[in-house]
Amino acid sequence: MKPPSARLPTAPLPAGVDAGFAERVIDWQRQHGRHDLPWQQRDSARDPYRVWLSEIMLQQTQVATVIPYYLRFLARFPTLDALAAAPLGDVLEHWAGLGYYARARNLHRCAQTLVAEHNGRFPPAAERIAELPGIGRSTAAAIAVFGFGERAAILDGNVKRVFARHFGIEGFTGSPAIERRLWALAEALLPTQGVDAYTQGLMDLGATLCTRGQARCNDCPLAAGCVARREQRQAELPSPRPKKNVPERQTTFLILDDGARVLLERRPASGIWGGLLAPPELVSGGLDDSAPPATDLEAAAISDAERTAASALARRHGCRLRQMEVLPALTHVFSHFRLHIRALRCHVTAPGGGIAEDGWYWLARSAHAHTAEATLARAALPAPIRRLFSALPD
DNA sequence: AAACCGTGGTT
DNA sequence: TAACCAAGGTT
Repeated sequence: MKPPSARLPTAPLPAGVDAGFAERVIDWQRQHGRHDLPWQQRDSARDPYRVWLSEIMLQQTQVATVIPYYLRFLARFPTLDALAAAPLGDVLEHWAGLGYYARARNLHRCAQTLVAEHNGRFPPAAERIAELPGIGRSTAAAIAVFGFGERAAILDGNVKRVFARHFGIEGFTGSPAIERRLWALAEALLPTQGVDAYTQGLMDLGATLCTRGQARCNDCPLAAGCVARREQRQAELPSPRPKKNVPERQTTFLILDDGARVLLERRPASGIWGGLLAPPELVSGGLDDSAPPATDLEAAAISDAERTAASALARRHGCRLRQMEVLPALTHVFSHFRLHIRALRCHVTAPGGGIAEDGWYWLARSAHAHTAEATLARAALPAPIRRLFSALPD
């Protein structure tokens, strides 16, 4: 169970804050805001399920990236009940490539919780919505506002940027101290009427005018009172995130290939790519190994240890190793480390029996497999693994 | 409190 | 090119 989200003392408006702030945002939104995104509907009250799904997908992810995922996901899981009834593996298949896979696991868990404990509906109160898995204070507010017309404040990246510039707030907007100030502002500026248009307007302002790069202040309804514009500090606010050194890591994947199919393993739920399918890793230089990579290991000749490991893996899965080759190296950049991937293709004889061990899967490389056989094309693969298979010659 | 958790767009 | 970071949340 999550701790309840912190309750704020109601802060007075900082001196100099224009009381017409919300009004300007609302007027601008109605004329110039976005009204035709796939999860928006002009007229009727919006479906909380779709609002929720879109908000989760949009966490740390740009609108243009989300749209095709949202449409595919909604077509496969049209309702909360459909999502709750689906196997997690199906959910991950439709999430694969979007990143931050805990979002998909929490989405699924949240759907099952709602069905089992809340009559299949969201509780209509932001504080209670925020108790659900994967839903924090800001996302809960967005669901409450758009789904139920409730009066609640969001604080996402767009709002942080607009506030930091408009009110000239220094410091990294992700630090706890600055976040407290921003939340207080968000609460204080919230209008009593038209909260949905106001909330959408703030996000639209941040996404279309008050962007990180070139801010289009000439079109901004808040330009008159904006500190950053007055002082020509749009490029300095919000303050950049403190720099961190990204560690380098190295791993080796063994790609057992029987000519038609490859062997994949379901990754543990915790850690990177949790719950997705990937080729087995050679443990010695694993993802969790924080040691620096051996220089040029990615292209090095195949070692005896690697041949031994591949041979044992093949035997364990009912086949024999015939030949190995080094595939082109791959480097994948995460938000918090850089991963150098060495991939070894292991040509093996077809496994006897054909039924993989629990948690292991032989997937057809070709999408044209005549049977209803599970295929690589639709598998829940991490983006770089999908790339790796795409580049695999026949 | 700081680290962890992906991927792709933008500049 | 490489930094920077996007409709953040959890541990």
